[in-house]
Amino acid sequence: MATMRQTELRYNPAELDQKWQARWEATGIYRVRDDDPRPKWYELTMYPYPSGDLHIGHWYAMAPADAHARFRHMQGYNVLHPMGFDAFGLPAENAAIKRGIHPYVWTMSNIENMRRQLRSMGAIYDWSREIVCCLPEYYKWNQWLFLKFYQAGLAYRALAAANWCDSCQTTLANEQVVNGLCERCDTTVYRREMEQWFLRTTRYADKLLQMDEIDWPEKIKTMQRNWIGRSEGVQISFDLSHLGLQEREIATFTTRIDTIYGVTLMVLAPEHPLVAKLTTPDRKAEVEAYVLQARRQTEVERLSTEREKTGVFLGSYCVNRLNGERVPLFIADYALLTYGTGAVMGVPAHDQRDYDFAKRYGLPVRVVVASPGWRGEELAQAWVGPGVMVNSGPFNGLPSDEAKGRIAGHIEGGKWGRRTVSYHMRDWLVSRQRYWGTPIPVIYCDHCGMLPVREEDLPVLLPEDAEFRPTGESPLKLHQGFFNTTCHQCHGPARRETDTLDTFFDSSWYFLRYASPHEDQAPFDPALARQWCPVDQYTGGAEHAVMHLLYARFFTKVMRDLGIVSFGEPFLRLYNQGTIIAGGAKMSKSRGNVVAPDEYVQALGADVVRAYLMFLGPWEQGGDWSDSGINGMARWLNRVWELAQRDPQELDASPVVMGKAEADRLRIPIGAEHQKKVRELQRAIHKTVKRVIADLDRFKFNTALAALMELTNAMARAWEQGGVDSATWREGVEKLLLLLAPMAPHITEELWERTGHAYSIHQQALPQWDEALAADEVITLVVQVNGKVRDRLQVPADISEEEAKRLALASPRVQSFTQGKRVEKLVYVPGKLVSVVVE
RNA sequence: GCCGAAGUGGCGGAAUGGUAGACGCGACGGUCUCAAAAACCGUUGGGGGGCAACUCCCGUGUCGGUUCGACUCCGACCUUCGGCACCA
Repeated sequence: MATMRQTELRYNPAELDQKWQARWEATGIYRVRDDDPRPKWYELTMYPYPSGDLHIGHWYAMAPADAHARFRHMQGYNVLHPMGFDAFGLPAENAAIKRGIHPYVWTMSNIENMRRQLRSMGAIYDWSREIVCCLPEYYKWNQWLFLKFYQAGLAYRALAAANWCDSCQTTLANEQVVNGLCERCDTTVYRREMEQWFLRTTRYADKLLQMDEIDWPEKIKTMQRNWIGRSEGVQISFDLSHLGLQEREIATFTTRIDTIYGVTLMVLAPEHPLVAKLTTPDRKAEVEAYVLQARRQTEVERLSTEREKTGVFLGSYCVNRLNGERVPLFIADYALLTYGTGAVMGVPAHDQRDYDFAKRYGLPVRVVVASPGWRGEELAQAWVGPGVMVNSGPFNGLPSDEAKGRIAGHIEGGKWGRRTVSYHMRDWLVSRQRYWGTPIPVIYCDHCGMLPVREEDLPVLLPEDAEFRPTGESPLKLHQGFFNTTCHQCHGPARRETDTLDTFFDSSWYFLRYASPHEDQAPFDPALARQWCPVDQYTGGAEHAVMHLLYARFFTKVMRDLGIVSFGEPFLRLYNQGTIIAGGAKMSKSRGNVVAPDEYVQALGADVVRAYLMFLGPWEQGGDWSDSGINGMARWLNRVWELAQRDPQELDASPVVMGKAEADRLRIPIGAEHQKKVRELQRAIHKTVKRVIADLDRFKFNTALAALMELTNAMARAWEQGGVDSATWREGVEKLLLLLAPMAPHITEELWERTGHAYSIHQQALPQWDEALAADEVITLVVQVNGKVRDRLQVPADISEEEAKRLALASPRVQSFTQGKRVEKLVYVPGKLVSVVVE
């Protein structure tokens, strides 16, 4: 940045920023009042993790969100646009391990710094509502909510193969595993059998699929739908009674019950609990080797779709009750224990995976759904489409879609299974083996067993001193003062749960806390939550589609069912901004293209940085920062500065306007020239008001700013050409400032004052536009001949169709193309064009 | 592999069936200056014709289609970016 040639501003931006930020704070104009009679508008942007430095990405997310909130404010809403910090999490603890700073100290000093940086943005945040979720006043309510979930049977502890990140030394939720790698550090994730805490998100799968109430980008809704992955099918059991085991059958789930007569193998997940019992002695060694090898595989290896289908025969069989056939039992790692029942009925003819597996192990491929052209030949690949039933006993001849229902009914009648639904989504694993999070409020008593902490004993405080060395277990386990406790039931010795909660737990309900951030009897004041919530407009990055955004919806639905809130969706509208990059590439320290906003704010002022970020391009598509580009914004605000402060009296002295005054005095018709000029400027002003309001409403900051630039260009031209009067000019300046105020709050406040208006511009209503004044009196009528533009005619806006067609055909330029040709068709679009079609 | 979004001047982008390139950056020319910076004014998609006012042709990833008219709608393909990915 130091090397850039930079615009020299006519004003001192740093001074201006400081002056107004202090004034706003002193006069409390952004203090949000609960008793304000205006309609409420809750506009929230995702709160940041306190990394310690507010980078340009934060500015890109927050400055436009602030402008939009300010816009709603000027539209007459009582706006809540709060800010806080997502303050629990690993970086703080890692800093503690690396540099010996306590996570609390590290986090709070980062927050201190970021608060200062955030203030420099000049946003309307009401800092008295700030929330910091690593403070006991906040996390106490995490614990309280956890207990509610527990009592409702929605939080449970279970032994499960959890996702383990060796670098983070903790378990992860499924959503935090991306392609088998840890979402945070890209370390390979392993499966590890552990006792873990889960929230029953699956119980809410169907409710989470209902998205009619929410106005969200289709993309995010689709991602959530895919993540939940609902599929309807049939759970059907195969008979094992001939084996003389305690288990008399084995269940499997299928969405293709129409292919049941084509089952020629059964595949179990290697971890399936029946594997040992179903393995015959002669197959034992091979089976055990395969299970061991499968367990050793990482998620990445196991997820690779290119891999050959491998498996091992268990030596035993189950029986397909529909046709009494013996079906060989296999284990194969393409069967997942966590989906359906952990067992797959293999239909090689109609499932490509089963086909590959059958080919490899020489198993029969039996067609039961005939594709349209099938003549009984062998299949080169699985046929997965619909068709006519064959080789399927009583169902032969039916279309497969119809057979599905019939067969399902038949199975239910025989009590061999039932129609059911499976989901891709799993329960949310919320326990983490780390220190810097909310302690899970549970104790283990030798005598009484596992007990939730009593509500009156909350919060379970994080001990201030702890050994942060990562061991794979929570550092809290090593802290005797924390670990050892007393059972509130039998008063005997007990141990505390030492795992802490996933930080997504915090962000799943934080939006409710802003309604009453200092409430100490409940997570939030119910009346205030009802008043402010749900969030009317949420903004943030799309990367949280299946984590934060799904969890927050889950929480809200649970809280509604528990009677804690009265609505079922946390965020009514969602808007995802894109990502800001620099020089066409993602910003990163290694590339050396990281933009530090503070330097630009210092040199050019917050307004230039804010407005430039909004001007770069459509917010949802992200933008490419350029050092020279920002100068354009500085140059323009500089022009606004100068333009707004011109003395409009000078205009009245111009000859054209003088002529008007003279004409008035002499009571003769006023100067047509003057009238025309005034009308022109008026039209520009009113068109701009209309455009900018429409654009800001839809987050189109780039075109809103472009429209304002056009207005300043028109005003500068009008001034130069003369002929407009001071009143029209003043109207232009006033409306320009009001429309610009949400985006550039400091300079507009200063100019508002300097142009003789009362404090504060941010408490004014948005300007109105007059449709009649915005309307064109003369339009450009485009004339096309055979689709090509051949002439442009200036005509009155209210021209009749006949007149327009007559003028079009009379145009010499048009005639040079229609000469001697027959006009076949004339198309007229009012206010736009005449299209002439000739042979 | 499947799903979704996008592809427009030197660059960021505008226009969602009707004047393609608004607005801005950059570049070039000029004014001011001893000079430079800043500022201001002008030009700026490509090609052809004309001394000139001007005028014609081509042009929105590629190829087709619908239409009087397509950046915009439809079909196929290419590229880029996101998301999902053995889910039975």
